[in-house]
Amino acid sequence: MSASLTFWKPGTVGPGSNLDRASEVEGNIIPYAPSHSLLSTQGQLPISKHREKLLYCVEKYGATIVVGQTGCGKTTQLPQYLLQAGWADGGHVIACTQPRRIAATSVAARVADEIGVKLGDEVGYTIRFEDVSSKERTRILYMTDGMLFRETLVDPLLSRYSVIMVDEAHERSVYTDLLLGILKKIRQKRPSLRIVVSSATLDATKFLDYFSQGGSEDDAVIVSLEGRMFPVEVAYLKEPTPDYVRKAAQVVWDINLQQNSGDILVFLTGREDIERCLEELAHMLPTLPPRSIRLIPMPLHAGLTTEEQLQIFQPAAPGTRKAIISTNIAEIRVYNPTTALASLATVPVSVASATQRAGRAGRTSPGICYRLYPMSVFTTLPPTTSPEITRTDMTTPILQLKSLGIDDLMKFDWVSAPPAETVLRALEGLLAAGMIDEYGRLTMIGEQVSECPVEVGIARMLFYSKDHKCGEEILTIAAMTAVQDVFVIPDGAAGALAELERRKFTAEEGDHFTLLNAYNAFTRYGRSSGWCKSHALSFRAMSRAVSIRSQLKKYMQRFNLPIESCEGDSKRLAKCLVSGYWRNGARWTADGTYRSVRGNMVLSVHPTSVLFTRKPRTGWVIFHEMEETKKTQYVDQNMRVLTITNGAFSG
DNA sequence: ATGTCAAGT
Repeated sequence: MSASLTFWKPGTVGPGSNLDRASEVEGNIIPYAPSHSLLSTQGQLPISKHREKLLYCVEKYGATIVVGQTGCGKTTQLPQYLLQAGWADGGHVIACTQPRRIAATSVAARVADEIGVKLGDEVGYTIRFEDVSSKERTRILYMTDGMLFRETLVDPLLSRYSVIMVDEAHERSVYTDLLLGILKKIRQKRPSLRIVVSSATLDATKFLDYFSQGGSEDDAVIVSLEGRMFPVEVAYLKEPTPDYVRKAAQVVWDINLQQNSGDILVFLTGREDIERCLEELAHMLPTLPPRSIRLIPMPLHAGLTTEEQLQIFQPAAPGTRKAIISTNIAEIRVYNPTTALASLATVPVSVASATQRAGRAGRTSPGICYRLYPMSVFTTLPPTTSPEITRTDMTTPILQLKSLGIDDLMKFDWVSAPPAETVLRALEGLLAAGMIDEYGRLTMIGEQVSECPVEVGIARMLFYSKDHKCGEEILTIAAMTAVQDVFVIPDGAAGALAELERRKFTAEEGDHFTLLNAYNAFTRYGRSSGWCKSHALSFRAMSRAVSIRSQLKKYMQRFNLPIESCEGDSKRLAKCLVSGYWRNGARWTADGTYRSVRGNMVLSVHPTSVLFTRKPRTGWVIFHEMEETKKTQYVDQNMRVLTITNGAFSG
């Protein structure tokens, strides 16, 4: 059924003119997969053929590694098979963890629907701030992996679970890795626990080796489910492109002109590229020939509201075609343990995720994948993306591991170990903060802080608010620092107006006080979204801050920390802030930059900080975080940009 | 005189 693909003949306008085909095909033009198949998990479920094999393996092996494409049905079906096979008998629970909240909730809803039960009864989900499950009735529980990891602090053997399925393990999020490490340990003490590790890529042997190591032959097995259902043709550029965003727009345009049906899904590295790609397409749209399919470009990234994100699932109207311009994780956070500096780096896609993405075009019909680089580049790509645990700050996770009784971190059986320097840096920080003693043992405050779902410094600040009698305000500041993008400042003329609104909250003392003002005003004016809109605030961010604040308040009450107001005494508040940020001090210099107290690094204030246009009265500031940015139009390349607040280093 | 962003508790 395939095709001579006329648009690829030399000399024609379009992707064909500069594309190399990976495979020759014959017949008519291959139709594109409709968008629901690109983005959702509907369609046939090849997993059903493997039902008996899977159940046999879970029964016999401690860890079953399941390899199958996203959408093959493992996430929704396997827990149901386990339920039918009796794994939830005797009050036991089958857990399925996801790296993202949206996945945990949407999958739970679908499975409840399939079984025909009310969500929250036999089938439920648990994510932060939302527990839609029943302690007595829930048999299949979907949850974020971070949530289950946290549960180990309360129940170290996770005794209510009979089977734990760690889904999307190939993504290697920090919590997935930590959870796998803990699960292996739990199995030594509780061999009846069964582990299912689900991976969409072939690097699953890594998990097999991990769970086989140090055990008997019955410890781990791989079950491979059927691969992609329809052929996906892969096309490459003949020459590398100097501007891949523009190229992406051109290819989208050419596909629209030359293909009769189906939607288009594009992966770019970040929000900025998405905006630019949409602009390019907007310029081209008026030149669309009459009677051709109407192209509807749609952005997709985490900065959108949930409603906006859900819109992409709506089928395109007749005569139209969606082009979804989406982010991926090509832009990853890297962390330098020597300088404790995090920055965002654009890295090449890995072979594993490029393969997985191509598979998305073949869910319900044959499809085509256009790679915007030459085939020769593909062979040089790294096989997989490095696990997050190898490139992130580990202070909080290590405190949590300590709390679980895992003291010797060098000997901990990591799936992938964090760099030794990262571990040392974390231990050093915990020691300085008084969370561990010189022997590496948890202190009393360390034990309590390990339970708090905020960064160590922020938690420390909450505990010290008792001494400064300002728990009320510190609670708010702690919650506000945990949400991002509080102020909404658009580009252009609207931005200038928004800037004026923001100034109404601005406090001379710095960003933390400004955030406090914004929060207090938000609650004073009835927590309305309309009020936020007219005051340049994000209603979503503010509402989240309210949730986080009430959660943190419960922790403070549990630890008998008083929630008193400082009654407008900003000095007291500033002193308390320093107790959390005492390691993040910087000194003003005459050229307008700062020098960090630790490391004497050159720092610049981020333009979103209220201190961007101010000189600190005392010459000293504390700051929330420092991060290396891409924009280096500063005096020299070593300049750091940071979010900063004027603290109380007056001394 | 100027602006990083995938995800989680």
